[in-house]
Amino acid sequence: MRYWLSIVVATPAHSSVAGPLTYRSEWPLPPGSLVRVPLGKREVLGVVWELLPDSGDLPESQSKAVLGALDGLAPLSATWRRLVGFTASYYQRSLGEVALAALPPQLRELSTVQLARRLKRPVAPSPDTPNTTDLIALSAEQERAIAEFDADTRPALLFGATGSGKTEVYLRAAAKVLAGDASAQVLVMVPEINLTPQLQARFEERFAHLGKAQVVALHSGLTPAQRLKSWLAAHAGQARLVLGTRMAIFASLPNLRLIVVDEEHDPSYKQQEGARYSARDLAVYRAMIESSPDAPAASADARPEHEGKPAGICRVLLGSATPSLESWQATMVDRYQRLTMSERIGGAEQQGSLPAVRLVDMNHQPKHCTIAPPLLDAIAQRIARGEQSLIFLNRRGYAPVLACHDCGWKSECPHCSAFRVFHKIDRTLRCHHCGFTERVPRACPACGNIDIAPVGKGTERLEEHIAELLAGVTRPDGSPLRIARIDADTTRLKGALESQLASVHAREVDVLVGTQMIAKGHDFRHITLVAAINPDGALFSSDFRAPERLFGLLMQAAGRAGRDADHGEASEMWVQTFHPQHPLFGALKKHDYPTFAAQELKEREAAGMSPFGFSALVRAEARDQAVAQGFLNAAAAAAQAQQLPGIEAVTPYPAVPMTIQRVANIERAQMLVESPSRAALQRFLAAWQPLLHETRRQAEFKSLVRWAIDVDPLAI
DNA sequence: AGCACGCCGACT
DNA sequence: GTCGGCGTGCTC
Repeated sequence: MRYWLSIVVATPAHSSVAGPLTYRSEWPLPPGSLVRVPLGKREVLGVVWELLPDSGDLPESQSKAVLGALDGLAPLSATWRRLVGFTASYYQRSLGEVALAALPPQLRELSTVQLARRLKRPVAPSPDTPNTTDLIALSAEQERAIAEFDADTRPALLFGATGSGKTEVYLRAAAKVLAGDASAQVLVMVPEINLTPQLQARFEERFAHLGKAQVVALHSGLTPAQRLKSWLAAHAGQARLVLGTRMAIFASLPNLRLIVVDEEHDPSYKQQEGARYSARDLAVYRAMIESSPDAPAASADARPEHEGKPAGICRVLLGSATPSLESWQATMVDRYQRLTMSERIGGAEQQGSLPAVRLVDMNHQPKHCTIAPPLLDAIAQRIARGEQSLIFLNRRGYAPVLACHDCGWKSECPHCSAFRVFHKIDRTLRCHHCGFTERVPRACPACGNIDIAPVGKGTERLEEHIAELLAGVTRPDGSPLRIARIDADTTRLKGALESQLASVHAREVDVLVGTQMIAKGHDFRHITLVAAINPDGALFSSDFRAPERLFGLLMQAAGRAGRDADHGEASEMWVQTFHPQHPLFGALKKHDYPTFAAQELKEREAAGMSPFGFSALVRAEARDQAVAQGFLNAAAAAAQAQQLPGIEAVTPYPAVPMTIQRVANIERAQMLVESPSRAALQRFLAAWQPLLHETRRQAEFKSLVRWAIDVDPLAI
């Protein structure tokens, strides 16, 4: 017997082979089957997408036969294929690219024999007596949040202040799902790998009764072998709880019943290369389709994988203290359910123990001072009391620029339109965009003047500066104070972050200087002062999401302070600013996210921006800026001329250079495309893509390096 | 993306 | 005379 199959393989986005390819097979492999197929001179992994009635318009002589099926593996479910199909279409990428990128890389290399060996590993039996003995009592707010969550079916947003116990709510929601159905699976997503070990430990402890093999991690920090193992466990249904970063949204989970997205506002949920998907948005979509596996969008293929399974629903639970404005708005119009937890847990004496926010008006401080005298004083007092302080500055290195005061030379990167940052520790000038590094010149390269000096301050210099300013200050036992710095430079080595955090926890450090990486997830018990040195940049940024990010960051940073109130003294969050009247700070002072969100949403609505309008960016890269812009403008003009579907409701803006115009000698341009209608924008982009390909082939754009579409971009 | 084929400079 | 540079083109 001869069958025709449409099979997706890893075809790149810009290739002419965009859709599935047609292969021959002796067996009617069901959709979702993983197969090895010949492609050119290679043998690649493919996923059967459909069983075709015939070979279509492909001459039969040109067809090739499927080499073999990975038959130890159950086919990927119709829902998984639908998720992949939606992602490819919504984010304007090829099906093959999305499908194959969603599978563990090792699966591509494994021979069928190796695979069979891996699949033979025995499964640990699972006693099903949950460990409920030492569960702490829930707060009234937690109880209510869980009860409300159980009584609804919409996507839920858990709006919970730092320290209000969101994780416990996730744990209880997961426990309930797992206990109610012996095959149910739960997916828990976190923004960064750094955060997975802590959360994984907590989930493993709580679900120890399931056996260790049933709580697995899925993120890019795993070795390829570990990743494959976790993926197979999830695919086979053995793993009951999967904890991972954004990539985990594509895990094959045959009986998924709950998706948790922790810190749902976090920008790292948006993939920044390849298919630029939002794992948070896909989580909401996936929960929807997992709840209705027989919905019409998928083709009418047989779905043996669904037979005999109870139809269940899949919930999604998003959590944040400072939700994305998109999710917040969705709760305002009752599309999402809102669950609020506003109080810190830990008993009545700690109620209202969120740190007091103190704004320092830098207009009234000595000129050019980095740390205002009152703040310095407050830090010194903390040291004297044996308490810790945390100082934020979102700029690593010693100084962002090195300059010659004689001729005006600045440490520009020869390959990028950016300054190279001065790193004093190894006497280098480093470009943070292309990596170009040189030793610091002794004299000005332009005029020979010896007097070249750092301009501005990064964390390295701030650390040094604080050490000078606090030179006379000692700890309660009379020993000299200790300052530490945590940023991408000090944590480059494996395990460095962990060991540095440990020394902070052990109170070996009095003042911790760092970038925003220390604001996330780490629970510092003895910090009673948090300070933001220079957050003003985000207030007037061209990036419309900058205020939202700043507010979230400052709230999160404030949450680092005073989790342990046994010092009696209230904790403080200090913010240095030249704009103390800015409404963002007004809301911050009151820890009032809803007011901030209302302000921002009003502005977004007036400007027709997300979540009230929809946008996409097309980026182009070329050796020559004019070529990059010319390509975008030509493609837009062609779309206009042909009156593409959807264009009546879509506004393409002229191409502009990107904020950092040149990186590694490549000129970059972008074009914004806006629409009040998501559907119209989608229709337009789908129709525009072939035109973009066609424009690319024109002789004048031969030198274009690449182009790509970013749907729902984070920054414009 | 891979991996071909294809036409011009420095080597055994 | 070949080895190999990466420019263009295809993959069911």
